[in-house]
Amino acid sequence: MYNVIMKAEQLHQLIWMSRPLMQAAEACVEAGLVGTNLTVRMRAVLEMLDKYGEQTVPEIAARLEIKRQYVQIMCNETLASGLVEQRPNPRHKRSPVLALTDHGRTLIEEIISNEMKLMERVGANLSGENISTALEVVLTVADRLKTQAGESE
Amino acid sequence: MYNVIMKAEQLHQLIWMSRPLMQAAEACVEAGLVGTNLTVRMRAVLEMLDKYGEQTVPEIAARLEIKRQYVQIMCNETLASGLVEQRPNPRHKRSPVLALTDHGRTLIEEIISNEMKLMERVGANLSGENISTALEVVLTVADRLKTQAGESE
DNA sequence: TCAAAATGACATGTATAATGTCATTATGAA
DNA sequence: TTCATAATGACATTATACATGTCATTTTGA
Repeated sequence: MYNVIMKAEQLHQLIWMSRPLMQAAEACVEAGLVGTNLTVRMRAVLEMLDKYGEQTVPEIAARLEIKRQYVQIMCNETLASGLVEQRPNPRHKRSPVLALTDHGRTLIEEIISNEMKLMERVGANLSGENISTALEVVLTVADRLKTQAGESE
Repeated sequence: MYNVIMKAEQLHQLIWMSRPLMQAAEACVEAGLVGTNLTVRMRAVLEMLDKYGEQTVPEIAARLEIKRQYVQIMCNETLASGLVEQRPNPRHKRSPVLALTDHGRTLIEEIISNEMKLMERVGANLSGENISTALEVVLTVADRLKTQAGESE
C-alpha cells in the first residue's frame, strides 16, 4: 500500500520535472546558437533535414507535430538563411523538397555535435544502466499519459 | 567509447522527451478539470495554497517561478471563483494572504486525489525501483543543464 | 524619519503556436 | 479525360502563457 503511494508520488514528481527540464534544455540549445544566426526554430528545421533527409514542409510539420502553417513560416525563415534550398519534388510538383546546403549541413552537424558533447558532460557520472532505465520509464509514462488523457474522469 | 556515445544519445532522447511528456501531462490535468469551472492556472494557485498553506501573491509567484504580475492575474481570477479568500496579513498590511475556502479545499483535494489515481494507473507495471532511478536521473540532468547552460561554447 | 523596497493595478510586448481562409495546383477515381 | 477532392503555400487573425515596464501607494527597516 505504502509502495503504491510512494510510486505515485515519485511518478508525479518525475512527470512535473518535465517542465523545468525542458526549459533548461531549451536554454542550453539557445546558448549553443549564440554566434550563429540561427533561431531555435530554424535549428529544428535543420535538424529534421539532417536526421531524415530532404522533405517537404508538410512532412516536416508531421514529424514535429506542429501545424503546417507555422512550420511553413519556420521553413521560409530557414530558406532565407541560405542553409537550406528548394529542390524539385518528383512526388508533388508544387511542393518543393527542402534540403540542406553544404553550409547548412556543416553548421547543423557542428551544433549537434556540440550538443552531444554537452550530453556527455551531463551524463558523466550517471551509469548507462540508469540512463537506459530512465529513458524507458519516461517513454512508458509519456505513452500512458497520452492514452489515458481522456479517461481520467 | 561506444558506451559514452550510447549514453549521450539516450540522454539526448530522454531530455527531448520532456516536451511531449509535459504536453501529455498537461492534457491530463486539463481533462481532469472538465466539469469544474477551473482553468489550469487557477488549479495551480489552489495547489500552492493546499500544499504550502495560505500565502501572499508574491510568495506564490516565487514558488511557481513566474513573475508576480502574471500570478496576480491568476490569483485574481481564482479569487473571483470563491474558492479562495483574502485574509488580513499580519506580516504586510497591504498584501493580504490568500487562503482556500472550504469549497476550494474540497475541490482541489479531490482533483489532486484523482490525479494521484491516474499516477497509480500509469505506474502500474513499472517497478518502484525504476521509477526512483528515473526520478533521480532526471533531477540530476535538470540540475546539470541549468548549470551548464552558459558554458556550452 | 526617510530612502528603498514591496505590492497591486494596469498597459504593452513577445514567442510559439493554432485556426481560418483563399487561390492555386495536383491527384486520383470514374 | 474529366472532375471532384485534397494538398499546398500564402496570408490574416486569434490564442495562450507568459515577460516587461510603469505608476501610485504603502510598507519597511536602517
